[in-house]
Amino acid sequence: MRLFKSSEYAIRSLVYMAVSGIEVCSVKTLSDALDIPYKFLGRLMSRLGAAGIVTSQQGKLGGYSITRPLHEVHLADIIDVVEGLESYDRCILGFETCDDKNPCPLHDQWSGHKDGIREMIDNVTLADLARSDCKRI
Amino acid sequence: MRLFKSSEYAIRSLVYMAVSGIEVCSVKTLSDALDIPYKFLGRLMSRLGAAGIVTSQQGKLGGYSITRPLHEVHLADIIDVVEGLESYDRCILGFETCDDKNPCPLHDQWSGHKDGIREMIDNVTLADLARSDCKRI
DNA sequence: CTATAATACCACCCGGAGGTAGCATATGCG
DNA sequence: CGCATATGCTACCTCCGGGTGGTATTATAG
Ligand code: SF4
Ligand code: SF4
Repeated sequence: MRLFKSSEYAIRSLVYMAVSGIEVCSVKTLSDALDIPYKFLGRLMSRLGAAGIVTSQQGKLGGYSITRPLHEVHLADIIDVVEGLESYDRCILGFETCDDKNPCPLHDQWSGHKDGIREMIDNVTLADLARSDCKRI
Repeated sequence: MRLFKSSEYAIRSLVYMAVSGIEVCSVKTLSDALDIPYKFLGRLMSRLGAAGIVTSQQGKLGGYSITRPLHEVHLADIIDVVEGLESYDRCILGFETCDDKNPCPLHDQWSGHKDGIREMIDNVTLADLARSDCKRI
């Protein structure tokens, strides 16, 4: 019932970049501000760059910047890059094939929550998170 | 967003014992019927026995039986024994200390789902699952 | 040219989940 | 009794997420 640490790091980093207003943000800055291991975050941001979520700029004063407008970056986009969306499509008892006619014993109680969570990560964007003006990132 | 394999195994085994009507069910029977590794399930059932969920009987014709009435065995009881409930109390971004006055950026969108899931595993019992009369276990 | 910062490798380490093998122990039944 | 069945327990294995360290390359601002 939790995101991978990598997904947490990715979301927190992107929210920080969004609310801090820093256009080009170095990994060092993010690592210090959010207390995330530098090398680990470096690899993670590189992957986000390869996926097109962020754009990298090398050299002095270089760093990462968010490619698209904030309201176009959905949570599902980030999670998909970092850990994949399999666990959000698959279900609580882990059956591979799953049809409503032959459900698992938990279907009635679970499928509502599953759909709600999936809808949440599909719809919530970085703009929503940045708007929530909480100090804790 | 998924149970541990061990929790899946435990829930499926208990549901099988509930719907099959077998009073004393051997690990071999469960392992064959549900396609769960024999030795692995043996250890798991042993843990459920130590926790009081099931009662064991050794020797020929031995096996496990569910200790309490079905409507008194909640999903949360099983999950607590197998994988613990930490991930259902903690939250999506993994912050240790968490108060409503200083929430994380996802609080508004997430806490509803979290509470709903927690309520589900607290309230749903084996009796509910056995009643759902689905063939797939 | 120099300092800074990303990029690309590498080789490890740790802990936990999932799974396997072997042996000891208890017990019903012929 | 003696054997087959079934639990109980310890040790070991693999895989993966998370994390550290190093080294070298490329790009860029000043
Ligand atoms: S809860 Fe429903 S959708 Fe999920 S695995 Fe079970 S039957 Fe399929
Ligand atoms: S979503 Fe709410 S309850 Fe969960 S960690 Fe964030 S602030 Fe805490």
